[in-house]
Amino acid sequence: MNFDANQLFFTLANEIRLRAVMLLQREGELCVCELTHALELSQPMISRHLAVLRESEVLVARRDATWMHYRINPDLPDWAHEILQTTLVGVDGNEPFVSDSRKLKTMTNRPGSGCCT
Amino acid sequence: MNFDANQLFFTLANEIRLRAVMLLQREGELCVCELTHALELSQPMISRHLAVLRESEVLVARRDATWMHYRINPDLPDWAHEILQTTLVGVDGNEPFVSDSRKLKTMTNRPGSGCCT
DNA sequence: GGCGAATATACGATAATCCATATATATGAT
DNA sequence: ATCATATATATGGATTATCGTATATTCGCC
Repeated sequence: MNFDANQLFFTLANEIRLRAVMLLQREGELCVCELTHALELSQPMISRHLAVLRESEVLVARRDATWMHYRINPDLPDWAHEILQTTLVGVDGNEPFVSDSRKLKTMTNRPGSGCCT
Repeated sequence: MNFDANQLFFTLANEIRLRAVMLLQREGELCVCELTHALELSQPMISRHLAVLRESEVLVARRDATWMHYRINPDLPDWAHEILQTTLVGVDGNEPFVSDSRKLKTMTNRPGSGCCT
């Protein structure tokens, strides 16, 4: 695939996108409503940032009925996966990443266990 | 030190800054005139981007007479050093990083071997 | 087909970034 | 003190990113 470091860093240079990517790096796959809940941001805002991440090929999306599930693009080059993993180590214990994970865990009605709000 | 992933990614989100940082990660320490020569950009442009990198603490500067020598901040957290090294692997063989290294190597009058142009 | 839920996109305003050019500062030599 | 070299900063304008709000799309269900 065609993917360069410029793209990756541009994409991660936004706090919201970084938070979303870190959550996905930690959790594997999340739908838009989960990300919206965890980051406490408006749905259009989350969607637009996810679109940027999708267009730059950092994330890929999978449709399941009305839900869109996002995950880190598994076809990213190894060095990119490494950078994301190292970044996850780097933000460990820091805000707002800790709260984001906490809010996700306390979310009720997550898809897969019923429906999402 | 106080250094977070947002800072790092914001800083590296600019192609010129990324090229400068990659050259420094590879070479260890370079003066402004070497970076200006290698990246083929105006001196004020290089200086300003170096200032951004210095202010975000990605780089540190050392004065030697009239020359300013820049290098990766050795006090960066381990994860940040790792990211820079992994990025260097990621850009290996790619343009414009290859040309940047080549232009640096063919530069004459580098400080340390006389004076710099 | 019509409706509600989940998600995506469009639009206009604000703000931040980036660059070219001009100018300022700092240092060493004369 | 003056001058040349190396580097840093200031300014203004063009471009781009970001956000809130409104609207469009897509899907499952009745």
